[in-house]
Amino acid sequence: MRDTHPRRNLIKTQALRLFAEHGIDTVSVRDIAEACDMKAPNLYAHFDSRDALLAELFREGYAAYGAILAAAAATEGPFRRRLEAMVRAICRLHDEDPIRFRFLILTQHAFLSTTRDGDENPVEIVCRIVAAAMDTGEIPRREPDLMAMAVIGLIVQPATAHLYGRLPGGLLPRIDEIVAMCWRVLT
Amino acid sequence: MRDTHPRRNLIKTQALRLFAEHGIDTVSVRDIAEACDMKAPNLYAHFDSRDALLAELFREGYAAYGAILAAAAATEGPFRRRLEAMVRAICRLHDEDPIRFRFLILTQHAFLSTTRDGDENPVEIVCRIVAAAMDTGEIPRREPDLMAMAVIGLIVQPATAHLYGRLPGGLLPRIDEIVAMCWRVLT
DNA sequence: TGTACATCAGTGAACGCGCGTTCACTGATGTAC
DNA sequence: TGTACATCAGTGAACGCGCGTTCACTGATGTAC
Repeated sequence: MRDTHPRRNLIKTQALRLFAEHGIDTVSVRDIAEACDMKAPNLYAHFDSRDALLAELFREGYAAYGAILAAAAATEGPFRRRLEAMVRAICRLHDEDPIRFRFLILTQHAFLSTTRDGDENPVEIVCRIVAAAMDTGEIPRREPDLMAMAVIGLIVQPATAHLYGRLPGGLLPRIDEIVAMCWRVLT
Repeated sequence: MRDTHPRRNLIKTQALRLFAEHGIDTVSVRDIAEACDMKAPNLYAHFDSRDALLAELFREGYAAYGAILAAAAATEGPFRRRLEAMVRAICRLHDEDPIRFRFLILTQHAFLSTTRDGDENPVEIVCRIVAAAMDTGEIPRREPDLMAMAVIGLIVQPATAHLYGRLPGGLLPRIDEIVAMCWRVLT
């Protein structure tokens, strides 16, 4: 697959990394430009503004999260297998792309109130899957949104802890345990 | 109890509120001063710098969190009762002081890497309690830190969701369910 | 009681700084004839 | 092959702005005699 916008993508990669490493508000357009071996004004040949770049990074990251989750949620078979596929996919995402995860963690509070709650919204997807499993009787009927948040918390909190040096080794070696925890909470 | 520093505390209250409502980096010292019906320079009669004010707010909020948790963790009786007391205390804190919770949520990533992991550290407290319950055989032996993060996630994620308009009514009406979830995860 | 002085919360004006952004310009590369 | 022109990523210099912070000053209140 040809990279049709190599410079544009370079900027996005470096900006994502800098934002994740140093925080959103401490990284200037000059910092981003320098990391790309260019000068600040040239960024404006590729993006309308700093905010536009930031928003695009968040939207893409959040959508990628949703897409991966949606794909896993489409797994055939009983709910337990779907749950396992979803947890596995998310844990892999965290371990393989911690920069993107950290970026999303840092930006979420600035964007979440703004974000359209579309079908690709990861939170929405989990809510839907959990509610569906209650409808089919595969798990006991409880408040679906609370259960969905619980499952998300069971993954996001350990992932965050890993970012801060706890849980050395990341999530992947703990996948079976995490799936088991989700299952215990839901049943 | 006499308020020995009424002006200083006014500044802290308003700053906490503004930071929580609008985000840390979008609130200027002039904004804070205005909310206190004073001018910016006067803030420096009470605090060394904007950063010092911010750091004090974080440190106090985080310590208050830890203190409440430590008090609940000292509850007599079996682990199940201690767990319930802790969950109840934290849920009450969230519902009664959502501003402080939102402030901590927003600032954590800027401060957590810096914070000393002292005994009052809330995360540390949960880790210790969980590990102790495994030692006494009250819950099955698993990786203590992972289990502690799971319990924290089961509370923090619903609390965060509530901030963004999900889970209307807050955590208090859901306390029994949340305690039950924690118990299911741990046993 | 009146007067002189000390205290101290608060302020107006100004500071230097780094920010996001604009714009006229450069200089290398490709294309037409 | 040489020449004229078009294209376009990239830049130097500058912009206005809002920021955190400083400092000399004010003006009300309390205290000593």
